[in-house]
Amino acid sequence: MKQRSLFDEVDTAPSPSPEGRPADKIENARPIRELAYDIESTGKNPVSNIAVGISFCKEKGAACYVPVRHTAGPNIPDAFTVVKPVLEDGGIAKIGHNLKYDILILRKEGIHVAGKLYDTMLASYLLNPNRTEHSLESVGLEYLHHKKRAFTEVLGKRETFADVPVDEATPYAAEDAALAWELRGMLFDMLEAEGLATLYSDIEMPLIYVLADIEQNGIKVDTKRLEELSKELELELDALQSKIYSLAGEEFNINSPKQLGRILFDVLKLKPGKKTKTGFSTNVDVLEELAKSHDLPAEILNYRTYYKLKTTYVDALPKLINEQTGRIHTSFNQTVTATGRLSSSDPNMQNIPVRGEWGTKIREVFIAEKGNVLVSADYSQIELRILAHLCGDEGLIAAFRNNIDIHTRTASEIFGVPVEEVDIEQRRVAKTVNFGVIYGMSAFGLSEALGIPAKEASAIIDHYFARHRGVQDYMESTLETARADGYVKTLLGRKRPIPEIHSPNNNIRMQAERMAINSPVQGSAADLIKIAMIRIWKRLKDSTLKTRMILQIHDELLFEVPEAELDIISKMIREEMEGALTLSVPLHVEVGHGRNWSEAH
DNA sequence: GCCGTCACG
DNA sequence: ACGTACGTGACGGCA
Repeated sequence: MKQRSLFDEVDTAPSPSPEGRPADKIENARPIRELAYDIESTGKNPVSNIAVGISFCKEKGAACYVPVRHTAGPNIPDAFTVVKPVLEDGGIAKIGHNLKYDILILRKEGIHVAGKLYDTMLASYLLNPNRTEHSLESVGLEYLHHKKRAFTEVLGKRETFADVPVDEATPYAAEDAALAWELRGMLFDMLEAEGLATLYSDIEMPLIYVLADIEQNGIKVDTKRLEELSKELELELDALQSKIYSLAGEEFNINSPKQLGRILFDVLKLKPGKKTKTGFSTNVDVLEELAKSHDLPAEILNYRTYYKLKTTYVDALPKLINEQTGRIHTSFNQTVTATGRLSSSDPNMQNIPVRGEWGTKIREVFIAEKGNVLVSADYSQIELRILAHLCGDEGLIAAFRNNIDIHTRTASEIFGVPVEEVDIEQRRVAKTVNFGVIYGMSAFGLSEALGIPAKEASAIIDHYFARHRGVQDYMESTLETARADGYVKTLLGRKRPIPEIHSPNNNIRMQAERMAINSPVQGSAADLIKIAMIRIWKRLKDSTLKTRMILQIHDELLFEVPEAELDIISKMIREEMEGALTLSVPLHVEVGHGRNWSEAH
């Protein structure tokens, strides 16, 4: 593959600074990512003075930047002094790959990036959200056939990037920016052609700033309480371990599904159920079934629950508390999910336990700063409301317009009883059915979820669709669209290609069909909350309010709110979330507050 | 590095 | 006859 020289077309040489000072005295070129790497790994900024080679195009109102290091000298302007006004100029657009990252690093250096952002990582994501790899290296290779020089290659045997001679470091540093610059031209044309430009500029681009703020804000945790919980769990686990060894008649590694399988199915001769690729399954469904015939499985389940809580949450969270802020700063990834949702990592703040006694205990450790409260606002039944809007089913729409409990109503339809006579068991079944609809349920899937024969599940599904022709028709037309176009779309035109929709393999094809059904619903809900986040963020920016947005959990937003702002903020949040989109059904948001996340919920 | 498991929406 | 709910991330075990 012919390597294209980016540097033929793109001026990456340090250009004159806005003040007209020549920047050609820069030494020890150094890209921002390696700078950031040093800051992260050593915990301190190893660079006292940084010059920036920057090439920008006034006609296009765009800037492409390459921060580089220089050795401080009397006649060399401080690099940040040079670049700061450019990066902070809202009239100059910024081009880069994963700009949220750069924005956050620059903020640590006191530079507050403003203006329009051309993020080529986000462009790549919108063009194909099924892609798992959106690194600059991968995207550059895909679209420009340009093989980026590997960092390790440049580094060689040297310790840090600062040790790399300037002659080698400069082109490497420039390559990052040059590549993003070139990609921008191609990818943003493609966004236009694909009808994704508005989604980018109205949603994903402004969201970069919102997410940067959320990450920077972080959330406060009660570390003392976490230590207490850890000890409590330690005791529980010790007791359970002894009990398990005694029930098993020998010691073994409880955390090993393989060893557990030997105990359950060979030693105790219990009846195996489902199989996995590697052996018999020991998952919760299997163990619950086995619990009917032996005491051990239930204790294994208890052990697993506590072990999970301890290792994944109670013991892991304190390690991720930032020393400077004393808070946990998660990462919100904007380019991971195939549907348009965000994801959260390091730590994942979107899967913090909520159910049961221990869910409460763990959520109680997420607290508000003194004088503040946490405010939680979550969309009620958002995916079903979106489904109602997308499919136009009259019954579903009427239910939401009349503020009727949707699961009770579905139960009434399925079981043919008046709404007033629906019992809790029927409502539970209906709730599962409603979830099933969104997931593209099969009779088998529903029967597994409900623990009923497939025949009964099949009858329930038939009943449901007989009463919800709008839903049924929508499902069929969605599949037809997927087959014809090769992709499905959300309310805002976000696309997800479904290439397997034509697979000759039944299982693969049916899985693709479920994706096609679910993605517009899940993805539209993601579109909606992103709009709400941007609206709320703007309202906060335009005010003198001190409220901070701190988390998004798919259908919920969490805020840290000064007590004095509680009433006005609660009202504002509801207004912006409920009004984010106007659908054929009303949107309902539940707002709560408290000293901790559990109380707020 | 993959697998099974399980936490969340 | 086969294998099935949609979307994630983190953990420990094991090769």
